[in-house]
This record gives sequence, C-alpha cells and structure tokens, in this order.
Amino acid sequence: MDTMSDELPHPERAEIRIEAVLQALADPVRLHYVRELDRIGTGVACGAIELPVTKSTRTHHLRTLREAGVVRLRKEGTARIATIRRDDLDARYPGLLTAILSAEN
Amino acid sequence: MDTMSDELPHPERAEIRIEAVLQALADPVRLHYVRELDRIGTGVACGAIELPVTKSTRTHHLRTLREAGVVRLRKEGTARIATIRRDDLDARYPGLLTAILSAEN
DNA sequence: ATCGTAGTTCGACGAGTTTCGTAGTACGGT
DNA sequence: ACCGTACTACGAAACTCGTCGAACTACGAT
Repeated sequence: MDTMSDELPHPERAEIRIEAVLQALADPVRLHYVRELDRIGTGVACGAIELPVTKSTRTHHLRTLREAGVVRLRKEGTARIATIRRDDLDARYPGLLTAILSAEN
Repeated sequence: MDTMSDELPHPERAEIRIEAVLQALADPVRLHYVRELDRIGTGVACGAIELPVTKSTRTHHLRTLREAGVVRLRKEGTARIATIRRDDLDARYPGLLTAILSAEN
C-alpha cells in the first residue's frame, strides 16, 4: 500500500491562536472530551468517549478542537484516532493545558 | 459618610467556573482588555483602556468579565475601577492566568 | 456483493452573543 | 441649579454556535 497520509488539515504549532484554544475549551462538551482524552491516555478512537450528543455533533466538536490545534486527528481504518497536542500547546502556552485539565470543577 | 458597598454582584472564589473564565477570555476584545489591565497595573477606570467598540459594548464586556469572576469592579465616584482577580484565579486555577496573559500572540 | 460499523457533510432550527444607538442614572464641579 | 463626565439599561439587528436528522462515504468482515 501507499503511505497513508493524514489528510485532515491541522494548524502548525506557530499558527495556533490562544483565542481559538480558549474558545474550543470553553464549551462543556469539548472540555469534557479533552479531559477524558487526557485521563484515558492518548490514542483513542473518536467514538470511544461517550458524549451526550449525536454523532454529527461530535464530529462538529472534534473539528473545532482540531482546527483550534488542541487535538490531532488521524485516520486508522474506519476510525479516527484523537490525541491531545500536548507538546505543541505546552511549547506555545506553557502551563495552560495543565491548568485547564487539572481544574476539577 | 457611610461604608461604601460594592453593589455589583461578583461570584465567590469557589463559584468561579472554568468554562465561564475561558469563555470570557476567548473573546478578542475582552482578552485585549484584560491584558491591558494586566500591563498597566491594577486599579484602572473602565474607560481608561481604549477599545474598538462603543461605550455600551464595553459595559457589556465588563459585565461578562465580572460575572465570570475574571475582574472585580468597584465604584469610585462616577468611575468604575477594574482589577483582575488574580488571587482568586491563581488559587482556583493555578497557572491559568499567567499562561493566558503571557501568550504573546 | 452485501452488510454493518465509524465517521462526515449538509442544511436547518433555536439559542445565545456582539454590536450599536438612544435614553437614562449618578456623581462632581462651577 | 445646571452642565459635563462616566457609565448603565434597554431594545434591536446581525451574526455565531450548538444541536439535530437524514443522506452520504469509507472501510472491514462474512
């Protein structure tokens, strides 16, 4: 087979904007999703994390997180594997992700 | 004279919600305002910071920041003095404010 | 080839936000 | 008492966002 490319567009590290990151994580559904992603560990299929919304809404939220530069999505067969872009976010906004994810309430 | 009360409702430290803080700071106008507040130092009149919006819009944004628990507003004569609630935010979400405010771009 | 699973795309709808202008309140000075 | 300054309150218009269902694509298994 050929090299499997990523296909989905992600912002470069330098292109990540703080407003977009904050906007993305301000939504309860997305914040919950990213927290679960962080708790479970990296490399989880999109649908493996239960959300109180339909599939299409989840797709919408995942795209928002991806376009903001918070998560990276790659195809793996019929699934999408989501990982938090911790290295990029930590490099660009040190302490931000830790502060948000460790906020319990 | 009598004790001058605060009058404007602010959330208690324990009542501050991370979603509200992120939502508040996700807006470019509000983020700029808080950054200016941080740069100039505490205790600045509302109107002293220039914004590309009208007065009534600024009032709206200030209320959003106040209700989210990001700034404290107190009356001083005819002016409103705005201060960042750094102590409360640092206690509740350590590192968050620093990370956001020090993000240059 | 057919079926099921995983996820996307495309409108559409309702709710909330940002913005403004105008009118109003409150305080301080002259 | 009057005026100016500082800000708030109240709609209204334009826009964005979260949500859904239905239709679609892509992959893997039988």
